[in-house]
Amino acid sequence: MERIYQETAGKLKALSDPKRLKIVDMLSCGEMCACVILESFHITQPTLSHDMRVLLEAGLVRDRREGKNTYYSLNREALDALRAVLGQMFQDKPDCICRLAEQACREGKEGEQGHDRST
Amino acid sequence: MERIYQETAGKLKALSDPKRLKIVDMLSCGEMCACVILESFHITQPTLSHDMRVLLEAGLVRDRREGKNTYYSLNREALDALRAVLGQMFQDKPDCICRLAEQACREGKEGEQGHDRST
DNA sequence: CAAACATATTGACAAACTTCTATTCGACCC
DNA sequence: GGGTCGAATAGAAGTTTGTCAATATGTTTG
Repeated sequence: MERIYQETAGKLKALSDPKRLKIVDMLSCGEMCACVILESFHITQPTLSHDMRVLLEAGLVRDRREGKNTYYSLNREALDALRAVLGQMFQDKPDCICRLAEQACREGKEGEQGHDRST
Repeated sequence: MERIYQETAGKLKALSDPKRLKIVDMLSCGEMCACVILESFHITQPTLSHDMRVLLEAGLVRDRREGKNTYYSLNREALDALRAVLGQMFQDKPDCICRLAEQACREGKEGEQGHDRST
């Protein structure tokens, strides 16, 4: 139940950098060589390599070696799934976590024991 | 042009924490008192206060004082807008930034000058 | 094989983030 | 007014992140 927050937060963290967001945008219409991506930024090659690794480890992009070059592309399923999860979290819904919390709170006011204090 | 990455990344960063993501989920069906939110976590009150401020400053939630209590609620427009921006960035589109980059790259191969090296 | 090239890895350092304790602020109640 | 309660702020410690220079790895080419 809590794992979804952990995983989703991890993916959002990978995207929470203007550079990486722009990279995703650049990849959105097809795969691209690292060297081309690099030319769009004022960063060194190791920095780009690090950023690509962050996106890879979050599962948001894929890589493909071809000779000397590395080509990156979006993992569209993962990105769409991420957006779907966010939609779920932002929207009202009958089994919302908040109702459980409110219920626990009411029970707490009466009995004062056993809240679900999971992180 | 680059500002959208900066702003979007900032909002994603606010959401890139499991706690804050869970808080947004909790608020998704209505406003909630800080004291109730606090009961759902193993954190101190100042920590929650800090997290709520992060969400507030990102423009993702609103606050309302009522006597001693503070009630928080989602800024649904901002959250929906965020999701829409992500949709744009994840999807293919004819005026995609990647095409501009590729074009700049091709021109560079021929003339070797004047790339758009904006961050 | 040696040189050149595209990436990845390592190590270092500063900036930013997370979380806590202690304290302050504001509102309510006797 | 003094005490209490909920929340915000300040300050500090520990952790993580972003970035670079230097170096290593792997691939192609002469």
